[in-house]
Amino acid sequence: MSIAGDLIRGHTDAVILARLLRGDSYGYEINRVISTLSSGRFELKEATLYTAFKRLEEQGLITSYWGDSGAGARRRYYAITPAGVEACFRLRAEWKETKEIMDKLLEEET
Amino acid sequence: MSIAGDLIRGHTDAVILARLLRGDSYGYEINRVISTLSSGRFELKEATLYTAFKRLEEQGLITSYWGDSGAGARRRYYAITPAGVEACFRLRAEWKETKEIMDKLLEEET
DNA sequence: CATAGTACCTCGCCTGTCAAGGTATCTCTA
DNA sequence: TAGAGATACCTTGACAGGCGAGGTACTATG
Repeated sequence: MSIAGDLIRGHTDAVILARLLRGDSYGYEINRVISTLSSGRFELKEATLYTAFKRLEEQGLITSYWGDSGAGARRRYYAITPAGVEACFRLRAEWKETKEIMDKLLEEET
Repeated sequence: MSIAGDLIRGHTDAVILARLLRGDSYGYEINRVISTLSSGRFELKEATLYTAFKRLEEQGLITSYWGDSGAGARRRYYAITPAGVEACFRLRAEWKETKEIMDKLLEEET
């Protein structure tokens, strides 16, 4: 079973920011890591990913720079900004709350 | 703090079906119960709610009938169908999985 | 008679996801 | 040396769900 788009929606930014919290990275790699960590069940499509990067950069939550990789295609690296760190913590807290509420609304009893 | 639209997205159907699992009900009441259970933090807007009812009925997951309330405005009651019960269980399982994956992707370490 | 509460419904905008398509570079193999 | 496959990036347009705004209709209360 893999996670459908509408379940992903609203969590994409949080997941990307959480990744960048561990250090700069680039699109292709972020996608691979997310896919690996979730055993392939949470898969960001490329279009979604790059749309998200653009959005996050416009909001000042991340910045980007071209890395020179001696070999292979060029990479655009992303770094999280202080505002991004804050946003990440906020989104994490929101996620925690969403979880609690949803558990209550979906629970078997009541 | 209340739950933003994009976090709600994808969960609306599950929440409504979970409510109807406990017995027939009508829009206004379902909304109130959801709001109460979540302490006002998960709030379905009316437009969202009625759109969802329509969608769920078209998919055969719920049926509706006019209830005659002697007093006050007329109410349209909704009942969950066998297919709806199945869908509800499936969505509940999906939610459980989403939770696990998200926790992994957002966790502090790693 | 006006106001507030109950209860329903629709239209049109906005936003995020994604299928499809494209570009460029490097490595490996036939 | 040609071709395939992996790496790596990006854009466009369609689509779907949430929701603001607006509307209808009935009852109770002051």
